[in-house]
Amino acid sequence: MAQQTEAVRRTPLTRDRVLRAAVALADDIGIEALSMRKLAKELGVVPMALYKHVSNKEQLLDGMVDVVMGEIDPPAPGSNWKSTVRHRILSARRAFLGHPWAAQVIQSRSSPTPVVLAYMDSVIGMFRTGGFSVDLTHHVMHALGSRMMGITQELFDAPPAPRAQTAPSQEDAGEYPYVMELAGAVAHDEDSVLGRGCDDQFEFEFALDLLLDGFERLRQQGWSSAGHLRGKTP
Amino acid sequence: MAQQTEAVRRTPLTRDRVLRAAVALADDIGIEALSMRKLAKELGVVPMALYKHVSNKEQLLDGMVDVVMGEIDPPAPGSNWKSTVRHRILSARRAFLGHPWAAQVIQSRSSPTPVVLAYMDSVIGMFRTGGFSVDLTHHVMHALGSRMMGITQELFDAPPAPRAQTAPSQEDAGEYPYVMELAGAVAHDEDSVLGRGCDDQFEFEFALDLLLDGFERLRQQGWSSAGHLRGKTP
DNA sequence: GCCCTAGGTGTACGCCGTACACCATTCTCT
DNA sequence: AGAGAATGGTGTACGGCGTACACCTAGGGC
Repeated sequence: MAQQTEAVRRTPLTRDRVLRAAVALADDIGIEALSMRKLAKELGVVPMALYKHVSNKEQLLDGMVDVVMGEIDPPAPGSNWKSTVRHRILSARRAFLGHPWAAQVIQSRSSPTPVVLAYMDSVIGMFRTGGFSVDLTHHVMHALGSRMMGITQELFDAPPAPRAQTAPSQEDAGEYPYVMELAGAVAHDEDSVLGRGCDDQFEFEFALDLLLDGFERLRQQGWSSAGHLRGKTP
Repeated sequence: MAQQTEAVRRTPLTRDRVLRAAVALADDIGIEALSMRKLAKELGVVPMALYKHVSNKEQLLDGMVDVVMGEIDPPAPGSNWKSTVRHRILSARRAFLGHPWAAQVIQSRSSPTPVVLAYMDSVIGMFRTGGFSVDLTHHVMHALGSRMMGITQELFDAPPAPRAQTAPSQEDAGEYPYVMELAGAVAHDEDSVLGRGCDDQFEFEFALDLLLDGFERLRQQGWSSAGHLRGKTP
């Protein structure tokens, strides 16, 4: 038997192969449908074989996030902190947009992997070398929150979704007048500046720039949290 | 038999009782440990009994969110849009802080319940009556994102968590210099303006005010998305 | 030839959500 | 008053999940 056994034993399965297969499978079937058993089947292997490469499903998810983070461009050096940070964040956004499950997964992790930590370190570094104090940098990082990774966390993309329960749209229009007004304006925006409904990329950059501009103002005026005692006892 | 059967049949189990019990149980044991079976046991009932009141677990989660939203104060009328919005959002935050699982759950819902929609409607209304155009209100709501509900979505509260793998803290300090600098500053902040580590409430209000101030500036200068064509073909 | 180890296997357990058939009580209509 | 339907709790069962544990097998170093 020159050809060993059947046709299997093609490549001996590594942690990296497991993670990449998991990412691809999650891209295909969605993160909630991803299971150790399906992943094993995809790799032509018995479920328990995976446990020789990742210690459990949590660590699998951590590893999957790391794979996605690996797709972020390296930091492009630049003279100006704002454009440097902006580019890095938009690059992260690009990576996460390619794997819609990843945003949800990274938010569910309880502690960052070294890869995530390295990314955060690079962003913090951009603020520090851009002239932000440690104090201001700290608050600014909090203010960015998950947006630092290009993650928007809108609530609900589609507003109501045809909930077949109460009366049809006529009553709805009366119940949520402002929502309807806004939804209406966004809907027939064909001839407006943003084509087709709602441009997620525009919304992201709008919010990001609003924050970055705010940061710049605070930096320029030498803001410090010491100037903002909010009536706390000392 | 004056007392019926045993001692049971205390209250006949309603949708409301189910939801409230679910909220309490999730508060106790965490959302990931909440199961239909445990909830049933908590209510002294067989698991399938729940399905007479909620059609499935998804709808249970929707209902739980609605219970939490019910704890938000009614909108306090006020002359000034910023303080009105601010109070409403901070009130929502208070409600969500009481149920740490709720932020995660609401972000996982695919479409808003009527209760959530009503809340969003009230916030949109505050911007509109405060002098914001439909256009600007739209973008402003996106920029708030989940912060509109008082939800921060920081990534990771505790930075590294003693990952017992590579060498101890000495190497870490070299690998993530900016993270360490920032963590150090936050840690021994006992005598600084923010006591004990990191004041989540302060961070939330810092970011919220940064956004609200930015909104106000745009409103005053009559901002419109038409003035910000980002090099798109018309 | 020997043993060690890395990596794949098979079985099994306890948990999960929920479909479906059943039954007990209570309410309504005649 | 009695029939019938509706309401709501029960019991059983199924398929899927993560993973502990014992096992086997192929390859490498001595």
